[in-house]
Amino acid sequence: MPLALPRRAALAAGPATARQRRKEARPQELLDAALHLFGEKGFAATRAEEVAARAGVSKGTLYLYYPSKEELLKAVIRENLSKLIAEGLELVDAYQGSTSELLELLMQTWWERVGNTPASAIHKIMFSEVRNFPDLCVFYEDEVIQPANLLIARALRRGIVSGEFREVPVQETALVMLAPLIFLALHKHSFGACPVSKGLHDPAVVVNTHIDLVLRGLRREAEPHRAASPAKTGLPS
Amino acid sequence: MPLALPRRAALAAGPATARQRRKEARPQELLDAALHLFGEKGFAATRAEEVAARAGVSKGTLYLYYPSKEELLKAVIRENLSKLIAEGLELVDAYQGSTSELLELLMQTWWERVGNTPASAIHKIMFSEVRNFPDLCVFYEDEVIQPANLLIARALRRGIVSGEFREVPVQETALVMLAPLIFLALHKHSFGACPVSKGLHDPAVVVNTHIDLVLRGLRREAEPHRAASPAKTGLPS
Amino acid sequence: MPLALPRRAALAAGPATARQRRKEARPQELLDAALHLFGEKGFAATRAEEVAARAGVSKGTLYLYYPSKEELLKAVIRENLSKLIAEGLELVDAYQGSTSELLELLMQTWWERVGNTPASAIHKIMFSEVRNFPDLCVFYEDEVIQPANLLIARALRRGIVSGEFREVPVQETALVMLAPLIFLALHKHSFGACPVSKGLHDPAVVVNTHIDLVLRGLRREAEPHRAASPAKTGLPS
Amino acid sequence: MPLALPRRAALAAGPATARQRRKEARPQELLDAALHLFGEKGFAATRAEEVAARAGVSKGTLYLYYPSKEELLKAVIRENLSKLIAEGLELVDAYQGSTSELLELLMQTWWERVGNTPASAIHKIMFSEVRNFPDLCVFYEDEVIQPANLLIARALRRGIVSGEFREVPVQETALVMLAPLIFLALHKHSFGACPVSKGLHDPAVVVNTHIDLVLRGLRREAEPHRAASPAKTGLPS
DNA sequence: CATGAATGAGACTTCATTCAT
DNA sequence: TATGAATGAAGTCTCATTCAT
Repeated sequence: MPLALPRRAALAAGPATARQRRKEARPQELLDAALHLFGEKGFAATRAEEVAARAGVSKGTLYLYYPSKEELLKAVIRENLSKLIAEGLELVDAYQGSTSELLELLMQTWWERVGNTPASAIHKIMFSEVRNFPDLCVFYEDEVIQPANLLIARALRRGIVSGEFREVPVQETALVMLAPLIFLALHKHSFGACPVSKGLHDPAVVVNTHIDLVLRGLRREAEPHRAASPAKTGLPS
Repeated sequence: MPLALPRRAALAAGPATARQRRKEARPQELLDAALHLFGEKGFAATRAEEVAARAGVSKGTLYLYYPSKEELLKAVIRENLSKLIAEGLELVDAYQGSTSELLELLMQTWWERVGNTPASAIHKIMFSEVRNFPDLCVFYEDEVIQPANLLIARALRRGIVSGEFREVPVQETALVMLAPLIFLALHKHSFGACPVSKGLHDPAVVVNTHIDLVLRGLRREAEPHRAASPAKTGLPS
Repeated sequence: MPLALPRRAALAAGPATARQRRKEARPQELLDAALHLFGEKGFAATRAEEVAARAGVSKGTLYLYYPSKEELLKAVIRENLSKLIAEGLELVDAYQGSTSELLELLMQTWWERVGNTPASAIHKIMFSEVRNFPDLCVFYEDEVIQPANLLIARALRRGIVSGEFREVPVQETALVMLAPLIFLALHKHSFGACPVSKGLHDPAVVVNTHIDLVLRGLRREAEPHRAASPAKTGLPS
Repeated sequence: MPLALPRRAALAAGPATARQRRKEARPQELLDAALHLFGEKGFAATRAEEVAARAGVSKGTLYLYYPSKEELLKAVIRENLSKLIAEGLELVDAYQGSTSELLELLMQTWWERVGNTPASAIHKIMFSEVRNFPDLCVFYEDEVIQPANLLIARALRRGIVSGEFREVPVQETALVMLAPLIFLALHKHSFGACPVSKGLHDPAVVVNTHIDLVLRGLRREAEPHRAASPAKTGLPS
C-alpha cells in the first residue's frame, strides 16, 4: 500500500488528523480571539463565552486551555509581549549607524510590528485593567516598560555622549518619544473605531511627523544656546 | 403658618440647613465619587454601591438621581467634558504673545487644569469605554477632540505663516503635541498607581521636556531665533 | 390616636414591621432549611437555590446572610452544636444520683433533645461530608466529639471507682454507649426514610433496650444490686 | 489464518496476554476505584475522571463499561452487597457451639471480613446516598438488612428459648448488636480519616468491649455461667 | 476497544435594580 | 426623600457525557 507510507511520514512529521491540527492551533486561536475582544470591549465586559465563540469553540473548551479568564488575559499579554521584547532586542543587536537613524528605526519598527498590528490592542487592555490586576502590573513593568525605556534611554545617551544630541533628561525624553506612538495605538482601539473619528489624521503621517519633530528637537544646534534645563523646572504650584 | 415662613425664606435665600445643602450637593458628590471610582477601577469593575458609599449615601439614593449605572457614567462624562470645554475656552481667551509662547501656555495650562487634576480620570474612562457606548463618541469628538485640535492647529498655522515655524502637517503635529500630555494623564490612572511604577519619571519634567522638544522641533532652522524659554514656564493662573 | 400607642410599644419591644420581622428571622429560617435539605440530600446534591426556596426567599437573599454554601453548612453545624453542648453541660451540672441513673439520663436526654429532633440530621451531614472539609473536622472534634466522650468517660470512671461498675476500657466503652444512639440518628435520615424500612424497629425501644443492655453489662456481677429499671422499657416482640 | 489460532486458543484457555487480563479485570478495577473514591469523598464530590484515573484507564473507557456515573454507583453497591451477602452466608454456615459463642463469632467475623476491609466503605456510601437513589433501598433492605437482622434475631431467640439469655425485644436488640460495628465502619471512612481523630480509640478493643458488654447484658442473672472470655479476643489478622 | 478533545447543561456567586418601609 | 432588604438575570467555571480518531 504505497498510500500508507506518506501518511505515516506525515504522522512522524507532525499532527496528521484534523482533530490534532485543531488542538495545536487552539491556544493561538483563543489568544487571538481574546486579544481582539478584550481590546474592543475591555476585559470585564467581554464574556468568556464570546471569546470561545470567536475562536470557534465552546465555553468549556476555553477552560481546557486556560484555567480562568484572568489567566487567559495574562497569556494574551505574555504571548504578545514576548514578541515585542524579542523584536526590540533583535533591532538593537542588529543596529549599525547613527543614533538618529537608530531611534527612527526603533520607532518605525515598533509602529510596523506592534502599533500597526492587532498586538496594539494590548496597550489599551493594559491601560484599562492594570489597576484591577496588581500582579500583572509588576509583570508588565518588568517585562515591557523597563526594557523599552532602557532601550530608548541607552540610545539617547549614546547620542548625547557622541555630541549628536544636546543634553536632555533621558528618562523623561524616552517617555516623550514613546508616548505618541502608544497614544496612537490606544486611539486606534478607542476613538479610532468611532465612525466620526475616522480619517482625522493619518497614523503613518503622525508617526513620521513625530519622529521628525523629536529628532530635530534633540539635535545640537549650530549655535549652542542656553539649554532649556527642564530638569530644574518643576511646576510652580 | 408661622412655622413655614422661615423655612421658605431660607429656601428662597438659598440652602440654609445642612440637610438642604447636602441634598443639593448630592448629584455633584455622586459624580465625583463615580469619576474617582470609574477612573480607578473601570466602569464594569465598579459597583453601584461603592459609588453610593463614597458619596456618603445609600444604594437606593443613587438611583433617585440617576436611573442606571450607565446613565451615571454618561453624566460623569458629560459633566467633566463640560469642564474640559470650559477649560479650553479659557485657554483661548487667555492668549497673548508669540506663537511659541501660546503653545507653551496652552500645554502648561492643560496640564495644570486638567492633566494634573482629578478631571484627568475622564480621559482614562473615555479611552476605556467609548467602544461600549458609541453615542458618547459623537459629542466627545465634537466637544473636545475637534476644538482642541482646532486650537492647536490654528496656532500652528499662525506660526507657520509668520515664519516662526517651519512647514509641518498641521493636524498630525497637533496630535503629536497633545499625545504625551494625555498619555501622562492616562498613565497616572493606570500604571502610575502601581507601586513599581512610582517615581520612574517626574510628570512635570516630562511636560517641560515635551514642550521644549516640540518647540525646538518646530523652529525654522536657518534663522535661529529666541529660544522658547521653557525655563520660566509657570502660568500666571 | 390611641391605636398608635400600642404600636409604638411594640416597636420598642422588638421589630414591628413585617420586613424587619422577616429580616431577623431569616438566618434561622435559612439554617433550618439547610439542615433539612443537607440532611435529606447531602450537601453537594443540594442546590443553594433549593435552600433559599425552602426558606421562602430567593437565591440572592441567601448570599446576603451567608457568603457561600460552605459557610452556610458551617453555620448550620455551629448553630446545632452549640445547643448540643449546652444541653450536655447542663445535664451534668444538674445531676444528683447513681451513675447508672446518670448514664441513662444522659442517653435518654440525648435522644429526646437531639436524636429525636431535626438536629439529628447534623450527624448524617457530618459523617457524609467531613472528608471534604478538613477544617470542619477539627472544629467538630474539638466542640462535640471530645466533650461528649469526656462526659461519658467521666461518668463511667465514677461508676467504676464507686464499685457500681466493673472495670472496662473507658474510651471504648464510651464509644459503644454512644454508637447505637448516633446510629439511630443516621439511620433515620437514610434508610429510615425509605418506605420499606419503616416500622422495622421502634427507635424508643431501641434506645431503652440499648440502655438496659449496656447498664447490665457494666454491673459488677458478684453483688447483684438493683436493676437499672429495665422494667419500664422493653417490648417483648 | 495461522495467526488467529493461537489467539483463539489462548482465549479459550483463559486470558493469557497482559492486555487480555487487563481487559477482563477492568470492571472490577473500576468498581474498586469507585468504591474507594465514593467512600472517601462521597458520590457527588468524586469526578468520573478520578475514578478512571485510579483504575488506570481514560475517562472514555469508564463509559464503555458503565453508561453513567449513577449506574457506576449502583454497580459498586450491587457488587459489594453481593460480597456482604456472601459473607453473611459464610457466617451462618460457620456456626458451631453455644449461642453466646455464635453471636461472638458472627460479630468478630463481620468485623474481620467487612468492617475491617475496604468493603466497609459501602456502608458509608449507602448511608450517604440512599435518599438520592431510593431504588437502592429496596434490595439493600431485602438483601442485607433483613438477612442480617434475621440472623442475629434467630440466634437471640435460640438463646432466649434455651434459657441462656433473658427475654429481650429481639428486633431492637439485634439492631443494638450491629449498630456499634457499623458505626465503627462509618467512622473509619469519615472522622477516622481526620488527623485529629486518629488513635482516640482502638477499633479492635471497641469490638471486643462491645461484644463483652452485650453478651453480659443478655445473660440471665440468676445463674452466672462461663463468661464469653472477651479478654483473649484480639483479632487474628 | 481505548482515548481525550470537545461539549453544554447546570451550579455557584455577583450585583444592578426595585420597592416596601 | 432615603434606606437597604430582596430579587433574579447574567457571568464564571465545572464536569458528566459524547464521539471522532
